[in-house]
Amino acid sequence: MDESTTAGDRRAKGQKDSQRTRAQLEEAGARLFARHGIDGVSVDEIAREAGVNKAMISYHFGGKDQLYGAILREALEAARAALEAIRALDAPPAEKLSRYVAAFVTLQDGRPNLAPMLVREVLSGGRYIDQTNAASFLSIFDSVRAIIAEGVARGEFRPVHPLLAHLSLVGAIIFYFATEPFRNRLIAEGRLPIVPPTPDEFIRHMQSLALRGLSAGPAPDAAGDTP
Amino acid sequence: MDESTTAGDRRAKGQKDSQRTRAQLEEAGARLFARHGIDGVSVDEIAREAGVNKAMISYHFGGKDQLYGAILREALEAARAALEAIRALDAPPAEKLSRYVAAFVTLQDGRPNLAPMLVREVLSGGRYIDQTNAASFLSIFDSVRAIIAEGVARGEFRPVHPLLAHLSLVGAIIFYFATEPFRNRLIAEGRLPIVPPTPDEFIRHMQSLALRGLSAGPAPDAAGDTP
DNA sequence: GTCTATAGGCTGATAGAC
DNA sequence: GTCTATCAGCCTATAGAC
Repeated sequence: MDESTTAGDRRAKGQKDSQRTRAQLEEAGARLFARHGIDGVSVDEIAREAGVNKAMISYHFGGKDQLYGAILREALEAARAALEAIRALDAPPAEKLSRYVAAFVTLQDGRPNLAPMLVREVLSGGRYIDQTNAASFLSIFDSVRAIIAEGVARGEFRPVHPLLAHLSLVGAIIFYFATEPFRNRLIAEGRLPIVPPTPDEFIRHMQSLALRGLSAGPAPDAAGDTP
Repeated sequence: MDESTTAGDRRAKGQKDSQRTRAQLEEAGARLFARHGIDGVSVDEIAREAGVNKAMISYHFGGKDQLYGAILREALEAARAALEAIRALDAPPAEKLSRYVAAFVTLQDGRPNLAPMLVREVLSGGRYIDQTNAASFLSIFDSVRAIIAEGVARGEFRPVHPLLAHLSLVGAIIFYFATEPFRNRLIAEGRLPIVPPTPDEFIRHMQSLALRGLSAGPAPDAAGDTP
C-alpha cells in the first residue's frame, strides 16, 4: 500500500488543509444541528462525523457556540440574497409570489439543513439571532411582505394582513421541508399509507393555494362563518 | 407567624401532595421542554421551576426521559380526542374544515406547549414517538385527510393530494403557534414594525385561505405556470 | 494545523435519613 | 413522599507536544 500519498489523495485539489477542515466541520455541524439541535450534539460527535480532531472546533471557530453561529449566519445570508433577488424582479405580484415559493425548493436543495435550523431557532426564541444575523432574518420576512403589499395595493390580491399571509405561506413551506425526514420515515415504515409527494408537487400545491387563496374576488360559497 | 398551617394552605383543596408534585413537574416540564427541547433542559431546572425537589422526578416518573414521554403522550392524546370529534361531526366538509382549523385555537389556549413540543418531535425524527403515542399522532393527520378526501369526493374541493393539503394547513397553523413567543419578542423590541395579529385573526385568515384555496372552481387568471 | 491528555464543571440518578 | 449528599459519566475547552 502506498501510504505516502493517501493524505494528499483525500484532499480536494487546490484546497488548503485548514479550509478543508473548516468546511468539513461546517458540513457535519449543520447536519447534526439541524437534526438534534445545538444542545443535542456534542463536540465529540461533530468532530467524529467530520473526520477531524475535536480540538479543531475551538481552534478554527472558537468553540461549539461559535461554530453554530457561523453556520447559521452563512445559511441565513444565502437565504436573504436568494429571496431579495425575487423581490427585486420586474414582474406582477402574482408571478413574484409564485417564484418566491419556488425559490424555496432551490434553497432547500442547496442547503437542506437551513429549514430545520431556522425552525429550531424560532422555537427557542431566537437564542442565536443577534446583531450580525438579525438583518438577514428579518429580510426574509420583509421580502414576502413587500410582494404581498404590492399585490394588495394593485388590487390583485384581496386585502390581507401581510404578517398573516407571510406566516401561512412561509410557515407551511418551512414546515414541509423541516419535517420531510420524519415523513419519509413514517412512509418507509408503512405507517403513513400514502404516495409520498415530491417537493415539486408540494411547491405547485403551495403556488395554487397562494394564488387562489390571496387573489381578489368573491369567496366561494361555503361555511366561512363558523361561530 | 403560624407555621403549622403554611404547608396546608399551599395545597390545593382535595389534592394529595403527591398529585400536586406530579402536576407541578408536568407543568414546568412542558413549559421548559417546549421552549428549550429535552436536551436543553436539566432536571435541576425543571425541579427548581416546579418548586419541587429534583429527586421527585425519578421517584414519580422514573427519570427525565419518562417525564418527557408522559407529558408528550398526554398532550397528544388530548389533541387526538379534540380533532377526532370534529371529524365525526355531521356537517359539510367545508364547515368541518373551518371548525377543524378553529379547534386548534382552543387546543392552543389549553395547552400552549403542545405545538412547540410537536414541532421539536417531528424535527428530531420522532425520537419519542413510540408505540404508545404513535396512534394519537397519526390520528391527528388522519382527521384532516378524511375531511379533505370527503370534500374532494363530493366535488366541493378540487382534487388535491391529501398529504399536501394537510401539510399546508396544519403546518401553517402549528408553525404560527410555535413561533408566537419569538414573534412577540421581535414586535416588543420594535424590530417588526407591525400590528401583532390575534390568534383569532390568524384563524379566520387560515379558514378563508383554506376555503378559497381548496374549493372547486377555476383558478384566478394569474402566473401559475412559472417555469 | 493537528493531536493527545487532562482539567473542571455540569449532568442524571440514587442511597439513605427523615 | 420528601430531601440531602454523593457518585460516576459526560461535557467543553485548552495547554503543550509535534
